[in-house]
Amino acid sequence: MILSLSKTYDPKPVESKWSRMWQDKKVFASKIDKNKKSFVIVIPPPNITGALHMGHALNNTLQDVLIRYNRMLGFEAYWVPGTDHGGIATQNVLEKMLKSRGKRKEDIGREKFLELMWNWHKECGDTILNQLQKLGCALNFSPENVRFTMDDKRAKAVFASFKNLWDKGLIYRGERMINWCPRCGTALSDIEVEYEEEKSKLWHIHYPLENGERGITIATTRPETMLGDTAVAVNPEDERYANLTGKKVRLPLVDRIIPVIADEKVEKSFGTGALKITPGHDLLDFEIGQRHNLLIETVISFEGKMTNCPPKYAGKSIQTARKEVVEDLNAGGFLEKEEHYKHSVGKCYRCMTHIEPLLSEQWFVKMKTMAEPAIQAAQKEEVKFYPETWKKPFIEWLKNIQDWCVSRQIWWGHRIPAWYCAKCSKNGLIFSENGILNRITFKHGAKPIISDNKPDKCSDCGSDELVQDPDVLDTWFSSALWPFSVFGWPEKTAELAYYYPTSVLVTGYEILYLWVARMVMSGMEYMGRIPFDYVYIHGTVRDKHGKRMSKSLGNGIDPLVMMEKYGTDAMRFSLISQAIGGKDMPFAEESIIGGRNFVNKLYNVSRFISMNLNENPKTNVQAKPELSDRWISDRFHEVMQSARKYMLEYDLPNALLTIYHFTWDEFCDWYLELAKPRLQTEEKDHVMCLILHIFSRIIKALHPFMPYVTEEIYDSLKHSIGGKEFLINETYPASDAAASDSEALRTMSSIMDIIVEIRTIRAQFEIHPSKEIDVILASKDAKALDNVKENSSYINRLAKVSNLKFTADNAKPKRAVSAISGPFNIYALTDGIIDFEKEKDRTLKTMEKLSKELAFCEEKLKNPDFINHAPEIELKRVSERKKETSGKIERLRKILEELD
RNA sequence: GGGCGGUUAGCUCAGCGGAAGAGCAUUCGCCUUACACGCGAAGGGUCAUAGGUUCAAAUCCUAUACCGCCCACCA
Repeated sequence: MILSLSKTYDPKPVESKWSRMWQDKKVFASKIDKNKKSFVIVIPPPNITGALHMGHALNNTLQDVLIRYNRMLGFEAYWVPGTDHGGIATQNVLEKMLKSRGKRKEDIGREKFLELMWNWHKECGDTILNQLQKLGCALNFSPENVRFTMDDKRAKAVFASFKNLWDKGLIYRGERMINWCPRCGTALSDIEVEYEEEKSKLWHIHYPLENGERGITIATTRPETMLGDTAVAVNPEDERYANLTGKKVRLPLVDRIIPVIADEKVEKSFGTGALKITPGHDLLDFEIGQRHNLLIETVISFEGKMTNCPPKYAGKSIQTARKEVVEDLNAGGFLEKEEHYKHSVGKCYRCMTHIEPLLSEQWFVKMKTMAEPAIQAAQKEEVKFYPETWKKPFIEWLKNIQDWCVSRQIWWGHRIPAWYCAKCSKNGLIFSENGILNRITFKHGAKPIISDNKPDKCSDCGSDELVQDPDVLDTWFSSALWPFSVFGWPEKTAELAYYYPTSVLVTGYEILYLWVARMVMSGMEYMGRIPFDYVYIHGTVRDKHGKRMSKSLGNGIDPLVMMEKYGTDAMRFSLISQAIGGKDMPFAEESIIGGRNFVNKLYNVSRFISMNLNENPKTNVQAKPELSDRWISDRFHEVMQSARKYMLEYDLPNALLTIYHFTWDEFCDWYLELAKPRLQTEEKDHVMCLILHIFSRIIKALHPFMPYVTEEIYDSLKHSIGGKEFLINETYPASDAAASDSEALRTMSSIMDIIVEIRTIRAQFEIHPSKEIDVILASKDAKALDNVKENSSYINRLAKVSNLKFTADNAKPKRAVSAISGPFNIYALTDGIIDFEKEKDRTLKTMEKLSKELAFCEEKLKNPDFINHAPEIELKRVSERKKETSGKIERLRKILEELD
């Protein structure tokens, strides 16, 4: 039936058929099986912000390979699916959608907005799961199996974690200088700020003395913040300013009198050596301000607008204010210099808006004590990194960890489970209207009630006027619990006991700190052990020029379009084969073509097999395996051995490429070609048996990498070879215990070499491929000659030789073109007239090469240092090569003589 | 300012101590009934530079140059 099928593989119907089938039959479901060891991966849950991109495709393909492979090794392999609510990022998506309809979230209110968010979660979550399914992921997508970072069970985990940290005093509320994104309207943690070089200016501004005399000149990149300056600082060692320290200067435009102070943190060499101090809007300034008891003036609001400043600037944007302040300073004669200056500017990792350091009351988690066990685990390699290079930065980051700001002033997320009493002072709160923010502040000394449900009444005064903290938790707070929350923690479930710790976490390095480090810390904190044995870190998929793919650059490649165009297996092949050493990969669409061609090759092998398969093959054919049979079996054995070794080292690309090259370059190009004539003889069933045997194992070996085409082929072969319903339930091919048949390998390779030599002659002398020629094979090595003679049909077939003669006489016949291969002289006899010049050229060229080789060997063997220091095996190798080469040279010389 | 990676064939990258490899591209010849998404053959590299270690270095070490990432409160 396959006979009638197209010569090229059509992935679409195959993929939709199997992906549906796999789900319907629950092939990827996992059950607790105490007799088996588990192999577990929890998916890095994709944010429900839209469609999956190339990075997701790579990340999930790699996981899928590991899951399928380990399932085939006999482990109870379980890949846990889920999605992440994605906090700010997801809220931004919806806000944008609202905006396109001319609305803001405040117009519809928190409750309605959250309703929309949940609808979006359903819609987008389904899209993502569909895409993962298309990618072929061995995930069980039954609704009850799919986790979400904000579903009820995960909410319980989040509360349990929060409560635990609170009870231990590791979570606290405090007023700090935090990173504020004015566009998202929320605080961010330190690692959520991305720094980017920007061209700017360094403005030199003169602050005159109180009495109007020459004062001090500061340098700044943020002139607009001078409106909030409450001091000027210089280094205590700086002699230039020694006489000014302690004096007062007049702040231009504002007319505030501020002191000149001395602080060690000021760099003498930077700018003018004098630093304007704005404690309300800069972290360093804030610290210096604390040390010197300076006033804090807030001149930038949470909306990113000027406030509490001369009316002229009030309400204006930072950019506008900057421009006007500079103009006004210039007009007033205060601006002394404007230099071009490049510096790095902090931006929001979600919207790339400039970050404002602002003073704000937020929730923080103390990290130092939690980091310690994680550092230990990494150092003792309880958790291992692939590639290892990440171990050091991982540990260093943990060592320098700062407290984590976990509260976010957005609506989408886990609401902070803290309740305040509107009445009493002990648990009380103060509401403060602050622009768009409806901030809550503790009353002095008050403590909130930590509860996941609204408490009936205040534990202190009995009032029922309890208000929940309006903030939500950082999305990474729930992600940090993922490896055990997915199994029902804090409940002590059977799943948790069986599946935790998981086997490997597959992720990109960009979320190593944001996510991986926090999982390790919380794994240690709550489970008492690491959440995964290995962290397998891959690179970033970039565009073909190495640039980051992004919507704004328009250089993104959509994996769905690629799957549609070339097939999923082809895209997976391309991604896997480039995922080398955790390095970034420039990805070009053309690179998928190679994968598509390979998929097509496999498909055509299966067609070839189907075309040659007898309805009722005689199964008990007892035929002696011939050379090519022994050779291919042996090669398969070697290939599987090395593929398994690569898999053990998480070197997926090399595992795949090893099988790929074997399949294409050896099985197809040599073995099948040699098998073809045998299919016309009574040997046929026997040969088909072997072909099926090898090919079905190739298909199994490739299945983790290319699940669809292999499943399809396997299915089409099932009536001949039997086997399980689905490939994933088969056993991964082992390297056969059979002893390596090195003689078969050697003989085969010398025959292959002879064939290549004859083919080269044919190509060079333009002998038409269909024209058969006569060849004489001469050698003094009788044994070698015999070995080849036994399998001379291989040469007949693959080099198109009609008449092959063997002789011990090395003499070159007239009208022959010659070549040398191993111990053989090859003489190709052609009817036509031979271009003797060409032949001579060719021979001389070979001679030159051989002479060089001989010289090289001789030189080495003459070198006493080499003889004394090189290992035995190397010595042997070189002297053997010398012997072989000089033999060849001698034979070639005779041939040359006869040419003249 | 610290740390990490890269520099190998026209392009994208493997190799990481014993005489340079793959895919794509190029050239030549083939529709050889599994596959032109194919088959056969060929051309193409003083492995960034300079030193060093070694009998032997693309491979190890040290500098230099350029490129790229990550981390860091230099205004």
